[in-house]
Amino acid sequence: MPRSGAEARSRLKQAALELYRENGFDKTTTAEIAARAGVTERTFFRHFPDKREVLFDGEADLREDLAQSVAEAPEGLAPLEILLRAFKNTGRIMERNLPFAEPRRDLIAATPTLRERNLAKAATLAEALAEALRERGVEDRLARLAAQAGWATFHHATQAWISDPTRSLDDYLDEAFADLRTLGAGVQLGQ
Amino acid sequence: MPRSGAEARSRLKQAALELYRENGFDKTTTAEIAARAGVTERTFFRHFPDKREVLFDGEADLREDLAQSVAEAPEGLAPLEILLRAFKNTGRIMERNLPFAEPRRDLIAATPTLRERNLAKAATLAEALAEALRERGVEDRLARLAAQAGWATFHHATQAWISDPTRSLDDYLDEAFADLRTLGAGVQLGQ
DNA sequence: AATGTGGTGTCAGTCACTGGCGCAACGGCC
DNA sequence: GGCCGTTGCGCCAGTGACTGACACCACATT
Repeated sequence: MPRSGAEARSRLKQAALELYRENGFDKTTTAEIAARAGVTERTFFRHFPDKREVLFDGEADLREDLAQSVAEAPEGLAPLEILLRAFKNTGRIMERNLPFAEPRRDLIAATPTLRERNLAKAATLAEALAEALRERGVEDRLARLAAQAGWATFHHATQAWISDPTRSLDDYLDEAFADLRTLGAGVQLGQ
Repeated sequence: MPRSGAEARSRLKQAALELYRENGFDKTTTAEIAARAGVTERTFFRHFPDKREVLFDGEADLREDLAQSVAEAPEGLAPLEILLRAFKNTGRIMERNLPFAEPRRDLIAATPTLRERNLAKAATLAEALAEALRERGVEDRLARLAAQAGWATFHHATQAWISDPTRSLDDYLDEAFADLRTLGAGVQLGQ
């Protein structure tokens, strides 16, 4: 039916999200998704390695985008400032598929197995950020810590933004990172 | 065959770990595990909700133990000091099953799906720690940050200890937390 | 026209996991 | 002693995620 393959892939994503929302993730079969997309179940698995991955399709692109942003940041910035810049840059990508983001977020929050996958993606993403920081000369453990804390903060900001997109994502990012900095002071014990 | 149920459960854990090591996680079936343990496949699933969970059996106990340790810590300590104390306390539990820990660690590192589950466990554990800190009056986001950083540090220490158990776990913990404190200074940008 | 390539349909198969039923071993309780 | 509720288990039948192999068709290259 479709010629390019990209069309089928896109229809599969659409159909999957719809069905997951209508009936829940566990109660929708891959056969149903394929049927709604007008292809065979086998074709579904040619495009996505498993049932969950449909919801995490952009992740690899996002990761590369962020890593490149970190690499291209100007000299002399502190690690967290570098990350904040990178997040603001690639935030534009997210703004394009906001309508996709909200149901996706709720779905992940409601489905344990999707939360697991989400955590895994977050981990590889943080690892990529840490690697990018390391290549700029940031010391290993500092890079890891900054990447983890930075990603967690980014995640927090995007979640808030998805819930109330009237304010800009950049606003949420600035706010969240400001919080992170003041928290950084408190972490220094022993006080 | 067994009367108590606890025996079968224990044999299942043993058999699973052995087979996972011998043939890899993906290439061992639940039927094989059950057979080696002298029970039916069905019984395997009566004891464990899925194939992965066999390797994470102690986690709930560990979580409750840690939460209680946090709750019982003396007044006037900084969050990370509370956590360090808690980790040292429940570290005794780990010292009991060191021989179980090393193959388990390698297996998880080598198997993506087990890494996912491991991350999920870490997340719920960190969440439990954060909740325990909150109940002591620690502010919400500080509690979350401390719990995440603290758990990551604990994890790091245990991994190192498993690799070289000649030094005590407490030593590794002291060292790792000292690093975390000095890093805490660096996180405070913007320098 | 011949040839190659990428996306797909079809079919058969494995394996994780679930529900339901019946049985047998225990532990109280009279 | 006999009665009975509970618990752990075997057995069977079924669903659904995922895989490998093969054939087909549309399209581009030459």
